[in-house]
Amino acid sequence: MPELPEVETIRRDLTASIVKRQIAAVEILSPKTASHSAAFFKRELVGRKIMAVSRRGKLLIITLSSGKDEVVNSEGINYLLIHLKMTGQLIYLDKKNRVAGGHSLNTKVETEKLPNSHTRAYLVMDNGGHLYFNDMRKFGYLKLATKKELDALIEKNYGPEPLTPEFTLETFKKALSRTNLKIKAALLNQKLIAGLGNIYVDEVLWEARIRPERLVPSIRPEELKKLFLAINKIIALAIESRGTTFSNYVDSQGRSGNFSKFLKVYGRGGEKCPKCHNPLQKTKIAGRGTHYCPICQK
DNA sequence: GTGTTTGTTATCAA
DNA sequence: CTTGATAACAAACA
Repeated sequence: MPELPEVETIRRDLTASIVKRQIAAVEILSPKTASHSAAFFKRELVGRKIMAVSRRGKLLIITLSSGKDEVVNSEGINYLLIHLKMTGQLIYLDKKNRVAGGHSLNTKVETEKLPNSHTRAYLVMDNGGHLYFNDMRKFGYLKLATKKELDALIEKNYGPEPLTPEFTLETFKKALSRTNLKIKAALLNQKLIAGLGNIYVDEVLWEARIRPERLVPSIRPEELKKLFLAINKIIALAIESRGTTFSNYVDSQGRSGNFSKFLKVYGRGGEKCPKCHNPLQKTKIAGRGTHYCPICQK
């Protein structure tokens, strides 16, 4: 389940591996995964350069040059947007590792067998590197977009972005000020706060000692502050650890994230709370598996 | 065959 | 009109 820290890890790695490279070929293996036809993808992408890899929430944004030159034209398709949803993976193999099968890496993916049965599309770069988009459940997508479309999409769907200057205690409080949702549902809502998913919401609420079923208006200002600090702390720590692998996530080199061993509650229903040693509960809130400590969290 | 997993959106009710 | 609750999607696993 790639959330903000996992997508950020991939973004950073891809910045090193594909920025300033030219796209030599495009293959769309699963048409449903792509916003346009395979022919349109090839026509638009082949020959362009990757200018930047950025991110908004869980959305990966690849900025394209207008042609071979390092120019971003303001008209036409300027972006390749990639959303990994639940089981999406982006695996980059340079020419050497493709031939060697990636054996030198501590990899969870059998890179010598790429593309595999879950590969939905891939890009070939001018240096022989291949970027594979794998997605077992086919929820993820590749979308070509103009600047106008991207701006509208972000405006419509994404609230403040953690770890940026816009994410202050004030903007956090403001985002939550007009909702009566349960706090778990509110934190999962990308329009209120961008980037958190089921794992980090449970972790953040445990850290802030707040029960997931609490209604947002019932949360006191000092609790909101603890929650704000918990979001910043846990997201930063998870990025440092290159994300969490619970079932499916791997980084662009096919490796697991290291934050899994720091999870306090997610996936630990029935185990002891690390703080008070009473059993952790597992329930369903907002339609999602929810893990919390009934003693520590009020 | 049944239930469970989740990011996001569609659908419906209030 | 808005807000919120829930179903649906897809595919694999226990």
